[in-house]
Amino acid sequence: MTALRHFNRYFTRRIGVLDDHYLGQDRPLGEARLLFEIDESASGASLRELRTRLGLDAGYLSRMAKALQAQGLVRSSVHPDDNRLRRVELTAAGRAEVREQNRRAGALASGLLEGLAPDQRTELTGALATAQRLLRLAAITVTRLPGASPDARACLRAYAADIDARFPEGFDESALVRPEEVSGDAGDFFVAYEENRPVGCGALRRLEPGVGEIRHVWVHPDARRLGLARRLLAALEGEATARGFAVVRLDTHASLTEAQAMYRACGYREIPRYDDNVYAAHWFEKRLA
Amino acid sequence: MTALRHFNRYFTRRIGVLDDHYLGQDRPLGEARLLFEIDESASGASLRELRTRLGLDAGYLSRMAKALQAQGLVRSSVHPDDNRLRRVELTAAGRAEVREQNRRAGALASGLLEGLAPDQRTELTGALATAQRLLRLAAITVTRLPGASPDARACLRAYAADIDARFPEGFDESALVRPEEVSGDAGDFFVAYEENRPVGCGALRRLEPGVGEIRHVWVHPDARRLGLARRLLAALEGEATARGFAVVRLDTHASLTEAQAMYRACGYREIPRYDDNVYAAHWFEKRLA
DNA sequence: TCTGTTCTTTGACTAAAGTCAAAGAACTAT
DNA sequence: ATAGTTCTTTGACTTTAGTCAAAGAACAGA
Repeated sequence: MTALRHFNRYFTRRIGVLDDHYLGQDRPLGEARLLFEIDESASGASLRELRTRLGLDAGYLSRMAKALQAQGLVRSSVHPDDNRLRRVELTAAGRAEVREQNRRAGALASGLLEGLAPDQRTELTGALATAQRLLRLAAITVTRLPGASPDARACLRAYAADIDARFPEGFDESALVRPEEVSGDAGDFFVAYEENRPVGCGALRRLEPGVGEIRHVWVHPDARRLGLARRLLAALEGEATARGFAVVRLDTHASLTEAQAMYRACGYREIPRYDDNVYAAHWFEKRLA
Repeated sequence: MTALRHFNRYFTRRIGVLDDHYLGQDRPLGEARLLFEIDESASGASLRELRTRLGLDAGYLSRMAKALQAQGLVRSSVHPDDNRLRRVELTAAGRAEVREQNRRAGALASGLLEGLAPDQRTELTGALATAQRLLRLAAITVTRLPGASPDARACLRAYAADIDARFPEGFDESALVRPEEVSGDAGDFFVAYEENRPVGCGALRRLEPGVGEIRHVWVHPDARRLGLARRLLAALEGEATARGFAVVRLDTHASLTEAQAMYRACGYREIPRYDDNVYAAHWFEKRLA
């Protein structure tokens, strides 16, 4: 993949370095990055979170946080849930500093693009968005998890809350698969991770001999429009094939029209009702190769 | 231009940083970058060139070069043209080192894209190429220069050598505009710079009252397919308008079919012969707004 | 209540990155 | 020939970035 390398070389030299130096004008880069990272998590972040997110040494981070505090940009307190954890959040001055740096970065960016015609800028924006979308998708890994694992259950809860808000009649969590239905011989559960954070899931369970059912394919709002649902579907279908299922089925709610379109695009065809799921309005089936 | 900033944040965090750490595994980053930069300019670069290209302090660079030399990766000599300048070039070991780092970077890049389907990789490659092309174009500035300035003459010489190799009958430099034809009242000369290096040119001269002639629009091979010729043309036409010309004309050689297509696309229409240029086979004209 | 673990802070380091100024050699322009 | 400029080298710094280990406070589970 030389295109990525060439782009990387060019981009970091042209934009990255410039940007870093510009932003870090009056503040070491490490501190600037930390400041931004604290800003990201609006209501304050624990040092522990920041440490893993930025991949820093504990001692190093502790000192940087102290320095930011000394500059009045950050305020810290013990975490309400766990007195070992230290929670830091931006002060008003800290927020102003982040705003100012954002303003500068914006000015720099528009300066860099001055020479382009409006349609060229649009083209550039589109290309960058496409590249970012695909790079994000490439960074997401899909792994099989026991149905009872905390991340699996957390995904299902998030899924339930999501569709409860979306379905006019709401959604009752009792309609979710039980952990034992998607563990071991009975089925499987897959979770998608983006930088160690669960951003999607999908379940497969045996419906009857030779027939699997796919359920609860869900993607976190932050990770939509990347093509992740298709990846999850592919993983589930691969597992179904490995288990010797000739056919997979699934159902969807009447309101999930995008999902229906995706299933059709992925080779599913609509079939008559095969279950008594009160939330379902459409039933699909796909014959596996 | 927030798209660029968002992309930059994401990209440097995901790829840039990773890459840097990976490449700089057994060698400080500064040295690794210097090594690459020396490799870029195949036949050796002067310290002065490297200093401006990398934006480093003279003392710092001097020491790094010494360190690379001590490691046997680089060999240095005084510059043949100027005994103050020091020229450095890679040794065989240095070239091997660059190759090895490239190999590693390549492995890293393909690892990063493992999760993507082949068509998604193609899409990513295309998006990155588009983005890079537009970013390069945005970084190029077109400035007016006296016709006799060294950069202007250097561009014309490069242009002459270029078409001498391309025209079946060759090209004689005496057919170039003379400096006084494109200076002051008589005309203008524009040079395009990419990172302080001339990468294109174009001349405008008065042909007869109310009529200007555009000549010698040329783009360095390294900067082709970016849309730079159009930029140069736009600059020349803008100047023609400012000078009160109602019409601009130009001629082209029979073999330059791409150039002819570009002129047509930019609003030029073919007209009968208007000069006795022995190299010309097509004549064009554009009425300015 | 005891034990082991997690999280943060501190001290004591090292290596890399970068700055500044002085000085000598080589060039350029007058 | 002279004066001013350019380029590199060297010495003497400072700041950033990062590592490692010890220690204390707080927590989790038996």
